[in-house]
Amino acid sequence: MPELPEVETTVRGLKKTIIGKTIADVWSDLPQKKHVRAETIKHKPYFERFKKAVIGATVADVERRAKNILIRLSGGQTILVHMKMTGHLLVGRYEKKRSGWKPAEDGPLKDPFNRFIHAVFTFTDGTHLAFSDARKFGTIALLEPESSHHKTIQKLGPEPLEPDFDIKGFIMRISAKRGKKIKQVLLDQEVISGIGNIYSDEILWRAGVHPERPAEAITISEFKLMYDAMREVLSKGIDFGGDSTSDYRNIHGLPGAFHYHHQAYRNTGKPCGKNGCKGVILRKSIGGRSAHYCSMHQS
DNA sequence: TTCAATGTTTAGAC
DNA sequence: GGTCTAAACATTGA
Repeated sequence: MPELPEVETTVRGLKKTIIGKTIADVWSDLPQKKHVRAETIKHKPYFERFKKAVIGATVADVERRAKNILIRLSGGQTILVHMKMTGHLLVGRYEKKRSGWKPAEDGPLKDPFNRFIHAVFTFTDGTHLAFSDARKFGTIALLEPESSHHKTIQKLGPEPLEPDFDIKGFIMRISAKRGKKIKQVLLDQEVISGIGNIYSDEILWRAGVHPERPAEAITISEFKLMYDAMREVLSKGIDFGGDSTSDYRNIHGLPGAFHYHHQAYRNTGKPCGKNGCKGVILRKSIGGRSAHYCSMHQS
């Protein structure tokens, strides 16, 4: 769920709500495991340093890079949030109870999917930025000003919606992955960043390309269809406020609506319906991910 | 009740 | 180094 359009929806919401706010405190109950990567707040000593560094800082800006949320602070540091599979950020007023953080007011924040609060930033104005993450896969880390080349960010491929990323670059980067299935290439964040399982299925359905087609066997006209489909599908995802097939919510705790417009993803067994296509949607595991595609028009 | 499946990323095995 | 699998964890639905 949190793929490019969902992360973009969250970032746009944060830009409107937390810029200018000053961090007063940070709380988290994410599991503190010994073997966990030492550069996220799941590492106790790191979390203590993290708190010291961000308390007192003011949010200067919020940006998105691929599926990463970058909260730029007044001191030059950046808080990096990755929502992974089930994470989402919520802005509102919370109260700390014995059982955890609860919304202080009635409303969408009380939606059952928003109840897994595992990190909370308290601002000096009394509002909160809460991180809800049922499966606790999400990560929060601090990037120091000089570490702008953080390794997870550094290796990412181009942004698919950037005007500079033209069809020439699109073809070149995908073609370089000869021998690999196109579905897996689209999911490779080092080729193009921000596309996940849902949107890759939708892109291939729209372009009429079978998910297992080898990268080198795609024709120029198909590349054109895929490039346009990529931009249209991702833009549509943003326009609908993201996809809430599962538990993605925007910063107000409300679901997006893109999942009402899936043509392939999770439509297994349903008729394809593309321009009167008589095919049916099939599901198959490709590279450990579930792929959904039409039995007839994707070849 | 039990088991399979679930958006992402990455560490580890070969 | 590539390439594949499993794991991080919790919930839902068959």
